[in-house]
Amino acid sequence: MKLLTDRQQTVLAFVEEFCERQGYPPTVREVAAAFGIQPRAAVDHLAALRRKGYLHREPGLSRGLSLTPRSPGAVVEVPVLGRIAAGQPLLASENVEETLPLPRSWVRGEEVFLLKVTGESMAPVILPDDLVMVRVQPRVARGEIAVALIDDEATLKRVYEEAGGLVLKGDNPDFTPLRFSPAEAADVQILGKVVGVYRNLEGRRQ
Amino acid sequence: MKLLTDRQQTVLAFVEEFCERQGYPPTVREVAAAFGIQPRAAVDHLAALRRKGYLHREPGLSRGLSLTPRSPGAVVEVPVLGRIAAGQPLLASENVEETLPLPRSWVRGEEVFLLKVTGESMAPVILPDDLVMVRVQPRVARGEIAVALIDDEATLKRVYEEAGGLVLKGDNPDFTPLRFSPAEAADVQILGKVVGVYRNLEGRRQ
DNA sequence: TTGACAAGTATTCTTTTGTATAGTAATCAT
DNA sequence: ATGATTACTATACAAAAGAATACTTGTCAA
Repeated sequence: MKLLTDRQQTVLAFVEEFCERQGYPPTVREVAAAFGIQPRAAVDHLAALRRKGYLHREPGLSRGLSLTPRSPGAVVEVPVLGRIAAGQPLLASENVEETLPLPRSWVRGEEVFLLKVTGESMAPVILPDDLVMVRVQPRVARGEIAVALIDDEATLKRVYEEAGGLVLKGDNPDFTPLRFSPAEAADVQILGKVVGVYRNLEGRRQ
Repeated sequence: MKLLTDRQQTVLAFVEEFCERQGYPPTVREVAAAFGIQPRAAVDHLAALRRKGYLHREPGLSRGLSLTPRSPGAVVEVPVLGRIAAGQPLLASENVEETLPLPRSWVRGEEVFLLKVTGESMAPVILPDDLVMVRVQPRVARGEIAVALIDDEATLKRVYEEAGGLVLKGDNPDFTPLRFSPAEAADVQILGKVVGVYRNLEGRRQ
């Protein structure tokens, strides 16, 4: 992003504060009035801010400007799934226990959910009580961690699709890999890819 | 807050989604167009939503409506610290690169910050590029992971205070523990305790 | 010294937009 | 059965707001 002049900086600050306080963006005339200048001059400032990438304007629309999302502010409500009821839509309200507001930059993808980890099979990368962020997708690359639905139970495993069938392997050597023949593999449904882990370290024997 | 009718609920959902996507609220006419109804009818809906407390309208102003924040205070802006400049207050703006909105339930404590991990010394629990959440406190229990400031550099280590001095030990066996005599220990400052880890698993060789 | 950019004034024009009037029809509780 | 609320149509109007034209002044870099 290009650098702003002092004047442009104060105009941007005004727009940001206005949005924050009013819940809607200012009009060209409100910007002008705030600085005691003519509407035309305010248009120039907004055009400069747009040109430099700090906001977006919808031509012709009143208050049709939106700030380009800076780091703070934008949160996405991500559903936390408990027991996954197979058969029905994954993100149906029956599955959703609660939602957590997470920064948009952490949420990679359209359909995303959080899952509370129960087993030890992915230790030490993923431990019980961790929250994993899962992006819904029907297939994952070889060796990536996925949420698989086997017999109505969601499990975290690394996925290896091979000629001989499907292998689901945990990182924990205490767990033996699950092998499925091509015929059996139909019973295994990949729900999505694990794209993030959050671990609360407090109140945990470390 | 009073209950909404089905129709009012869908209108509110539209307004919320519009604000989310556009960055500015819709006009009365845009609401009307979205439902194929006349502007007057949209006015009625917005009036109902206002009356029931779901939004605020500024009479006469185009796009002069703002949603009443539904879950107020659900998120806390947590500062992300880059290089830590010793000597000055920890959360001074010089240190803060950006802030991230995190759910309040994750933020345990008053003074909390996030730190991007650089070294491998805490592997495999904490890896480079992880974000750790640190609660500011001058002392930690034996064996807990802390952020220590040694020679103006922030490092993550498990802390063992012993009669013979202070020991800072990483989980990674490739790193030799740092030992400080009681005299030397004065140069080591505990900034806080690591209370959480967030790891983005995407775009990372797993 | 010339052109690009910033930061303005003054005025005008045209859309966009909120709101009003005057109705209709259905539901629901008193 | 009556008023209150919901949910609309159709048309109209005045204010709000964006954008345009035509300028001026100052700074800065090539």
